[in-house]
Amino acid sequence: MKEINYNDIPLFEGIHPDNLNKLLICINSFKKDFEKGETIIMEKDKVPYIGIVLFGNVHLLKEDIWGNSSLLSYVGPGELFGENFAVSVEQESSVTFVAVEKTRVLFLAASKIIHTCENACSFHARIAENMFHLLGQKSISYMNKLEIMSKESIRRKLMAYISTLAQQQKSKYIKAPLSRTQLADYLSINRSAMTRELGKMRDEGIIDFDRNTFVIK
Amino acid sequence: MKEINYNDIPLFEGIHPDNLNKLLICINSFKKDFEKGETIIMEKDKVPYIGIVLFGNVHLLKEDIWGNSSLLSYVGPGELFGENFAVSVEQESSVTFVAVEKTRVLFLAASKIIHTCENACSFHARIAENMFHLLGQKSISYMNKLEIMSKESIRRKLMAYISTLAQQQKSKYIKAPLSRTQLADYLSINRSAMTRELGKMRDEGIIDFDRNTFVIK
DNA sequence: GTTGGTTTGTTGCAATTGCAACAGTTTGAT
DNA sequence: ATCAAACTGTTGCAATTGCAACAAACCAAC
Repeated sequence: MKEINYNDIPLFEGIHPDNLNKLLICINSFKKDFEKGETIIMEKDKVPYIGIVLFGNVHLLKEDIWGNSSLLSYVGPGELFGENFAVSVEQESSVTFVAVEKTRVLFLAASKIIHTCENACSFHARIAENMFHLLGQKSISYMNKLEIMSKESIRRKLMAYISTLAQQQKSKYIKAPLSRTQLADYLSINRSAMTRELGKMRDEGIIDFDRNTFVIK
Repeated sequence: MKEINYNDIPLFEGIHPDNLNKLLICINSFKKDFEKGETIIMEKDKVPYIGIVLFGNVHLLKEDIWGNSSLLSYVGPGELFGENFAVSVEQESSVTFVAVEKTRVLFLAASKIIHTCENACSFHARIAENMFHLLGQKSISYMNKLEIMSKESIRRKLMAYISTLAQQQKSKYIKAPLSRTQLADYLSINRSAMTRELGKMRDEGIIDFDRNTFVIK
């Protein structure tokens, strides 16, 4: 597995590669590897660090008292996770973060980002600004999922989800980053009912799909 | 209607009242009143300003192409709205903000908060820090709603929602800030099915309620 | 290649939920 | 005080969805 190029990490946008090493030391960063299925952060854990996925994938899970676990969100290379807990006053996680495959994470001390640096390094202001942007975007992406989840039927949830993917990816061929089981989990719908509905939608000529690739017609 | 005390606005926490006036001018703030039902920000509008509710209430609505409108979130006195759009790079709103009653809003220029002040006023750092906290919290509150929405039945959605309220309010008597119709809208469930389920839950002795006040037993 | 475990597709049946229509209640404006 | 409009509760019926159980396909490890 290969790490994402640091220039392609949105949090570091606008920061010259030459300064990046200095910055990474300044904000107490460190890397850690996780095996497939390993828990990165447990519910109730304190989260003083922001995580950036360098390679692999992370799922945010929430388990309720009846043992039903649901997939709230997923995070891929270059993206942040745990930021919202790390920048809050109460830094206790309300969800569990799990590596769904072999994953490498870069951790950064949140306090070093939200408080202005003692040395007042110039790139510090830039990373704080980037952080604002990303926090806003993360909120918006949750609103987006709320919109999907508020659809009244399985069909409309699927359409809303696939449409969102289509917007992100440019191609006519939309590749879902989740397996069927995971997708059902993500949309909080019954897996077999979902398969049934997907079949109907294909029969009616609304969509087509092969494995994890979808096409809207 | 009376405005919330500025000392009770989380964004201004830790800022001495004497400095507040100076700050409010520095960050280009202005007030605006809205009548009941009036739209504050429309979908697709640019959102360069962060809104703070001084009195009244604001609902975040999302309408889809079939005309189904759903209530994503609500914002009361002292709370922010539009921050996530305002601090993002692309500042276009994806939802509509509506005053549900007579409402006064204090608007602040987001750019003045996320960029460090030219005058480098000391309280500027503090408001930026507060902003980080609040952005994190907002994200967490959306995750919270996602958790509620991912429940598989009306009953569990209601229980999850009422439990959330119970955590916020300390009292045994939980007052819902939404009417029945609004609540059904907020949880994306059928209103009459919700009423039916609430009745069943009362019959079974799980909860009790009178109008908008609930008690979990 | 073989094997065991996981994922996916299929289908009948039961249960929940949405829908529609209507009656009773509350609210707000004049 | 009166009236209209919006909100809330009720109920029968239809439709969607969840559930369970099983078969088929796929994957990974040896």
